[in-house]
Amino acid sequence: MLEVNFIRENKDFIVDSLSKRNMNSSLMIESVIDLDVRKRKLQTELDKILHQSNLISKEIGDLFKIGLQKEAIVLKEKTIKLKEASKELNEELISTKDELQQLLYKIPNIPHKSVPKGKSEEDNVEVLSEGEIPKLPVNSLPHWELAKKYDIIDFELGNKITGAGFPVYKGKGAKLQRALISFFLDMNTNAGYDEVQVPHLINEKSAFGTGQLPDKEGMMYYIKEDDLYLIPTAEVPVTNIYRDEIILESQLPKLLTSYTPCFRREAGSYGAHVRGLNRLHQFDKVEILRVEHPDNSYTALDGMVEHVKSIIKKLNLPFRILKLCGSDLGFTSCLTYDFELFSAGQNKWLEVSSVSNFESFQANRLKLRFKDSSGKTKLAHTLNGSSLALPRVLATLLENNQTDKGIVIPKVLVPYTGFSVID
RNA sequence: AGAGAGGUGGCCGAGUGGUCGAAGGCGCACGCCUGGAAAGUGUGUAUACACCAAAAGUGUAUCGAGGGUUCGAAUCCCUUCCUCUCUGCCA
Repeated sequence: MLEVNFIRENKDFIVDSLSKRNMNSSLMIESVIDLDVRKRKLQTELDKILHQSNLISKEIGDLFKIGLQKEAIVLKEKTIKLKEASKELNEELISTKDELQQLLYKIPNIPHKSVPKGKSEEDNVEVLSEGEIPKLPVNSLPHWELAKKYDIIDFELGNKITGAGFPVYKGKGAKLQRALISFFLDMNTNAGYDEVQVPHLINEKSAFGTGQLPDKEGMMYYIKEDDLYLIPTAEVPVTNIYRDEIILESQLPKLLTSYTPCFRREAGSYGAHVRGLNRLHQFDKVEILRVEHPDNSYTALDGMVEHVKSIIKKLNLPFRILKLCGSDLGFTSCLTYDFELFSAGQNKWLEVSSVSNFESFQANRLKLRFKDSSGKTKLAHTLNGSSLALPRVLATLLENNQTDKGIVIPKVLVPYTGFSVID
């Protein structure tokens, strides 16, 4: 959520920046400003009335004390009128505030100045491409065939137990999953991220805090009885650790990592591009997250990109990094780098990580602030990234490393798996 | 899940209708004292919003959250969330 004061002072800049997202926000921005003017006016009026009312109430108390009942009763009538007026104003104020709030929720974050304009994912900019794309033998298979061949992932069994998009990992497949999780967590903690385990269900406040609500309500599984949502990403519970917190400047930055399963309804998804592990309703992901001083958030973003890069390189998988264009950029993000692995069995790129700087957009909703050296409270910046999401890493690994002797496990993972080949 | 108790500032803790944004203590910051430190001592120490060009200042709101009674609520009533104790259940 953008700050109203910022909007008020940077109207043209905002409309111009948001046009990168292919949206015309000028009407919205104008209404924000109008509503804000109205809100402040109402606030001032209301405060004045309440002030009067408070003064009179005090007087009434004093009059009662010295026994001047009659005078007190006269004053009482005065306050009754004030009360009526304040009630009306208050209602108007609340509805104006609410209207303003709802509107603010609808305005996406301002793309960073380096974000290219674009109409679709085609316009994302490749900033790096590394690693060799393997030349697979003619009889090579996509990962869902490999999964069946070696009996390591059972999609049908998942269908039986739950439904499509909930695979069952078996034997070496299950162990490989666990190995990847441990490996990623170790890489992250070695880089200074503190590991946390967080709830997999979140309340409404948390979902609002990171921006899943109200604009992405349909993406989350919802448990009506308890009014809770299943997490679509660890980002939500982990970031909400700092909701309503004021951190000392000296304690910044905060670096956290967490492994969680992620649950996504993915309503409307179907077809070949969601086959196998490509898109699931439940998947595992290790997330990294930072709370940063505003001056440092872009340096931190670069650091996160380097970190994710180093993990992928250790796995020896071909990858590329894209800078997302305006139209592909997430609602809450200022700047996002996507990591994609080349999956040789399907002959296409698969997104495995998304690293973003949200600047103060989430922090404003979360009321996540820090005190600077002069004692002023300011919004912090939040960043997060996958490090990494498992299924597509697994898919690529299976496909790219297939040989006639089985699937070769990358060296760095062998200490975690205890085996070096799936056959 | 049932019965009971309770949620007050960074922490502890007082406060059962007006003088309470809130005693007292601890902590923290700055100063005095000291050769230095401790002790002692003085001052300050929440957040949000509004007014103001801004600072100073002023106002409003906030005692888990939401609503109500009242001229006036931390204090009374209702709803809700959470915590603790006992009982039950359970990995």
